[in-house]
Amino acid sequence: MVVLVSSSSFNHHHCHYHNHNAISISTMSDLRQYHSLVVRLGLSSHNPTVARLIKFAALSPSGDLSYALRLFRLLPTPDAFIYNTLFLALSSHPSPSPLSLSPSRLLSHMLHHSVSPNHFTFPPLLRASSLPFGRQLHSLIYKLGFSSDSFARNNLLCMYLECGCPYDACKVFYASLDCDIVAWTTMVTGFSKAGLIDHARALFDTMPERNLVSWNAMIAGYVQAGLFKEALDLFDQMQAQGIEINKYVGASVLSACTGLGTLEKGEFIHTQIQSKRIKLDSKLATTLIDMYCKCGCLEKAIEVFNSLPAKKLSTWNCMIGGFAIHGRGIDAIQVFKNMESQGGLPDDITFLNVLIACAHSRLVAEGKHYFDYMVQKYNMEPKMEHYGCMVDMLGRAGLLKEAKQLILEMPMEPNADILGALLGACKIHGVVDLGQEIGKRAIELDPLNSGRYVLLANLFAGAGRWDDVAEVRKLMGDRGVHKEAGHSLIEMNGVLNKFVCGGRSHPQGKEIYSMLDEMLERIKAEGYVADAGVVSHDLTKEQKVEALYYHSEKLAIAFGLIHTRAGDTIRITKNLRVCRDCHEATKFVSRVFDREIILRDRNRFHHFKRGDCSCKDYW
DNA sequence: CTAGGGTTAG
Repeated sequence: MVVLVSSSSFNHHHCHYHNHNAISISTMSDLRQYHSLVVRLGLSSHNPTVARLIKFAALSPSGDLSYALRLFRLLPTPDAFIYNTLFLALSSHPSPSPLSLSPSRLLSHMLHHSVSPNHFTFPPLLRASSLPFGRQLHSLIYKLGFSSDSFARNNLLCMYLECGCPYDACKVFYASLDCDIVAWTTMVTGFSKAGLIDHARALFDTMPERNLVSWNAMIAGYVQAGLFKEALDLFDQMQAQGIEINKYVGASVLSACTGLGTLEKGEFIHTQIQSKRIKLDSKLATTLIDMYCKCGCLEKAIEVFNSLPAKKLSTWNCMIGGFAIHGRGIDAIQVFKNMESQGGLPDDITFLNVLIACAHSRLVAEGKHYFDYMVQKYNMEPKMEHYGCMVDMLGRAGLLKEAKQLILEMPMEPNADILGALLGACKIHGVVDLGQEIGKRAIELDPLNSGRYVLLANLFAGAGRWDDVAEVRKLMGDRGVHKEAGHSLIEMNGVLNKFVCGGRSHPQGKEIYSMLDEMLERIKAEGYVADAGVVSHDLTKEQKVEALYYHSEKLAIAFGLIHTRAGDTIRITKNLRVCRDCHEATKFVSRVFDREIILRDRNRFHHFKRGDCSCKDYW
């Protein structure tokens, strides 16, 4: 809502209007009415009057920017305020603007008509600019004497950082001796986004002062870089300094917990949010729900989800995705149906998550239904990702011919991800010929992705084709591609413990290995047999079994057993997919030691209980 | 008028 306040001259010359010194505009229809009044009163060239109309039309969510531009064009001598209003509107307009007026043309117009920019002019202009023009603005700022204006300078930093020129931002930043906290924080954020996380941290450590935004910039930077542990450590440091959490920091730290699967820490943050009475807006709520989903506590995710009075698209998507990765396909579909019945409009991610849910729960008919449904009902064009998910779903269900057929019928060239999905299916079902053909194509399309080499090598290994295994490994080596190192994380009493295959560095290493021995003895007594087939190195059988016994998840489970009692839950996060042997062993452990073991692997959750896994061995 | 948080297969 905009209040149209008549100026003193306005009142003086138009006495019949004198009693209406404040007129409100809240719709475009109001605005049109007042515009015609303004015209009738002969004020269509009166800048202060028209400026208010332009401001509403240009900036109100219910405004109309093209109407604002028409008003502007009718003005013989627009002033700086009016230009600035339009710069602001143009900068917040989605670019490329459908309007015929670009910010640079408007600026030329301004200068050509000898209207001097003021300190409100450059910030919005810079926000809207990309490089060639941004540099022109830079020199204009210096020429017109705005170089020490913090708003102009800070937006200049933003502009260079967003244009991918951190070096130019640095030049401006280090040339100024009086940078404020916003400038410092902008640089921290910019360095993080440019992948220069260590530079960001160095700046953060030398900042003359910090506020919550600065702390959050650095914490969020770590999260963005996948350095979740560093994010949590920094957050702890922040709290140790007595600085209280707000919703932004809360969201960033929750994301870090999500990345690591640290439920305890996530719950701690949730508690802080509650005790500080921080309102769960849709973003924070979604982050929180995502944390609970990905830390293995679906019930709490559902609880938060149900407590929300209104759900936004991303919240629905998050909950559907949560059910999907826990293998609860039917529930995911039910959430989708609830969303529709409440008038929610799905997007491509909604359908992707529904398809993932179907793929993980062997709901092939349902998956096909929703794949058609998104086209029929919502007129959406399935993207590469949707095809990939369908290929995965069909392939995993053993429908390899159908999966291959779908790839042939796709309207786009299949990318490495699609072929990788089919390769994965070939690996599961031991289809070597097709797998070999597809795998080679996938590798050529994306030669730096180690996963495809490993899948193909494992496929050959399963068939005993050791020469082919060696060839794939040689190719990997020649290209300098390395298999990602597997690790498992387990949080215990606020401490995050990390295990790597065969690792010996844990302070409780001795106890852990002795528990591991006991664990293996007891599950062997119950019928567990090591499945050496999953180790594709051409080792002796004994060596393979050794390698298996020390997989990181087995170490993590042994550690978990030491620190829990019968009936407790053990939560583990693994960075790669769990292997068949560990999956089998964990089933035994859950029964023999009476623990519920919730294992998050790269793709999904496995809930082990009383000797069974929630995935029903379908993964 | 400048810096900060959400969903995405294999």
